[in-house]
Parts: sequence; C-alpha cells; structure tokens
Amino acid sequence: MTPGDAGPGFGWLAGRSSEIAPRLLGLFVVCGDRAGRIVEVEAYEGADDPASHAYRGPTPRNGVMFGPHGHLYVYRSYGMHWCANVVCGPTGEASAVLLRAVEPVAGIEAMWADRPRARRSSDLGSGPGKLCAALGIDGSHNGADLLDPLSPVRLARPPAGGAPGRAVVAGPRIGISRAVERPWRYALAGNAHVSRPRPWSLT
DNA sequence: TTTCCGATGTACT
DNA sequence: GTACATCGGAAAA
Repeated sequence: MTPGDAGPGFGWLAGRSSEIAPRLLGLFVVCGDRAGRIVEVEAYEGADDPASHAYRGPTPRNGVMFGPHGHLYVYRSYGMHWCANVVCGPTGEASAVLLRAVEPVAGIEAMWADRPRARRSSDLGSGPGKLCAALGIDGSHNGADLLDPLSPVRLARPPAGGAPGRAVVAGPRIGISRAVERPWRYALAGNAHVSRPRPWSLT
C-alpha cells in the first residue's frame, strides 16, 4: 500500500458510529482530483436514535445506511444540498457518521471555481452541504465503497509525518430537534474550517 | 456583528 | 400539509 491509499486496516470502521466518529477526524476524503481533511463529524445511530434518518427503518433514500460499513450514504438536504455519511454499522444495522466539515487539501482551484461565492478558504468546506459541493460529491456517489482504491470517492490516510494529531472536542449535534442532548458532534479543537466554532460541551 | 427567512426534494402525519 | 442532519442573502443592530 502506498501513502494516500486506504488499503487494509480500516476494520475499526465497523461498529457504533458514536465511537467511530472521532476516529475519522484527520483522515482524508478523496473525490476525483480533490481531497479534504476531515475536521468535523456527527454520529447518527439507527433504531435507538430519533434524530437519525434510519430511526424508522429502511426507505429508498436511506437504504445504504443499512448496508455494509465503509460505504457512502449521500442524501439531499432541504431539497438543494448534498450531505455525505460514512456508513459504519454492520449490514442490517444502521449507523453512520455525517461528514460536517473538511479542510481543503487538493484540487483547491477547482473548489473555488465550483463555489464562486466563497470568500475565504474556510468557506469551502465548513458545512455538510458546502463540503459536498467543494469535493464534487453528489447523488451519483451514493453507495460508493470508500475503502476501494478504485472508487470515485474514498477514504485515505494522511501522508506519513503529515498533520500532527490534535485534541478532539465534542458537543451537541447541529440542526436537529430530537435527541439534542447526545454529544455526538466531534471536531478537531480550534480548527478554522469547522462549520461552527461552538458550542462544545465535552472534550 | 447577529437574526431572519426563502428555496425546495423527500418522508412522514 | 408539515418537518427537515442547510445555505447564503438581506435586514437589523
């Protein structure tokens, strides 16, 4: 395996999203020629999480959430934005991690071109909808295998000796009205590319 | 700076 | 008909 490839060793990706979510921070999401470093995520469980799309069982939209771990669940939000999740529950049990923010790493010129209204670099990926627009993720990527090096969208480890590990902060999930007390939003402390700087209730 | 609000596809009451 | 895992422009402060 060469640096930048997912390769083997992602077995830990199968399990409860609330435990896996913080471990995704720092990894790269690669889509075509573009890449971003994951700096903010949220965990969504299944039947036990009223805020999850999977709470009421499988539908045509959320079907990928019930499939094998390591795949990408993409859905349309508020009728106009795309949002992307990393599926981590075993087949039959929905559990996924919403990608909320990335720090641009590669293909940055293309990101600016696709999002002409962005003023600062931190406007490119600081939100689940913006993140998909910047990386070029859309509904055609729903179900993509993130662990397959040939996939159009995949996870990758940061280059060896790259960004040093940083503290993780946690807080309530954003934009939901149910199960708001669960501190399942995770981010790299102090990162300028997070969608919202606060609130953080735990570390 | 913060607050308010419209756009609009999918799922559910 | 209503809610929603959002975003960005306009108005208010």
